[in-house]
Amino acid sequence: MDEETDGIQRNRPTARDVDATDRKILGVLVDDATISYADLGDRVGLSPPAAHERVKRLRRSGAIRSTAAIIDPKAVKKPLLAFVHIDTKGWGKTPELMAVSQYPEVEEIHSVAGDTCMLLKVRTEDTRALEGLLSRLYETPGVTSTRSYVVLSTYLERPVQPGITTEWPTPRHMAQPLY
Amino acid sequence: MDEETDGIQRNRPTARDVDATDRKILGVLVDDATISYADLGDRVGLSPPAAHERVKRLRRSGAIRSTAAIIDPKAVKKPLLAFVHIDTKGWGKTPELMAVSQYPEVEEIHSVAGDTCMLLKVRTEDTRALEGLLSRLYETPGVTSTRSYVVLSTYLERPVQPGITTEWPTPRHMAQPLY
DNA sequence: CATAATGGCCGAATGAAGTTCAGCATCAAC
DNA sequence: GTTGATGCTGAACTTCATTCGGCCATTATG
Repeated sequence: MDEETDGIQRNRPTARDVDATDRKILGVLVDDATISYADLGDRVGLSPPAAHERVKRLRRSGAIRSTAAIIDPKAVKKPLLAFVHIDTKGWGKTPELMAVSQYPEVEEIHSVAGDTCMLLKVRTEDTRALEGLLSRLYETPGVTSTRSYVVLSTYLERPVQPGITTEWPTPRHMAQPLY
Repeated sequence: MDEETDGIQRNRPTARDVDATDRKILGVLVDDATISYADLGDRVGLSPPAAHERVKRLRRSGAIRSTAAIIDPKAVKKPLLAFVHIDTKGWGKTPELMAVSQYPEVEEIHSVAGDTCMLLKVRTEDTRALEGLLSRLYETPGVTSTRSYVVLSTYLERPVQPGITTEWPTPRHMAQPLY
């Protein structure tokens, strides 16, 4: 049996979804990926080769996208963080807006639902550089308006957590959501 | 001479700011921190021990905050990304709002300038779980209103880039900014 | 100018870790 | 029960991280 029961299943990587041990491993590696397989095995109750095997599988399957150095923004002269909401004519990927991804200041580009179209997360050296970036956004064809939010201070900033989703019990008298 | 020319200089880590070679190293490690020091040295034109020494210094100085596994949100059952703007009575760190950082769905908490106070980045399994999280935010003391933006699709998402800030030439006829 | 001190790099050696492999246990399917 | 697949362990081997002595360039100092 090589197919999922699901039926529709595109580019399945190496099958099998993450179990409790995998989540433990991810939890450790999110905190510190420089740990040795021996220590990782101790943390999750596995021998070094077994831990290694699971990490390899998590990489192959794409659960671990990459192992990266997390840089202090201040160290690379980008202490100023801002979010930018952009209204555009039409949704989705426009070549002009994607061009701004060439700038190292732009970290995220999302298409959002709400009263705005696109949302950007950017980091700059100072307000002057942010002004320049916003100016380029204003001049981008298709952009009708922008609103920017400068971050005063950041209280939490961390990568994707492997922890399970918090349960939210549904009251009995409430209808179950359809999907 | 042990002090900076700057004068005011708090908790200086190991001195010396990042040079061009350091930025190259950071650029490589942001892409892939599993690289060996031998290969890293080849990429930046250094011997393995020299590359090792610089990486150690970048860690000590805090330029490299950590080395972490980047997890695919879908792999840990959090495919839904949303941003939440919150209006509160007063700014800054409130214990109640900080309590939500216990939830693994909450990835970022920022205090922002603009017509809103706090900005959150959250990931949930589905709209149902997002509803639960928003409900908890509504019930948080001090929160007067919230606006949430569900991300339809993400076009760019990457960590802090070591690339230099893009230059934005000031026209001659314009006044120079005061700061 | 001469000298000493500092910081950074290289090459070699050592130790520790990553990586592979054969064998075994467990479980599901037949 | 038998077969096949999956995952684990312990030992082996290989690669890499890490340390050290020495060299060179730069910079402070007499």
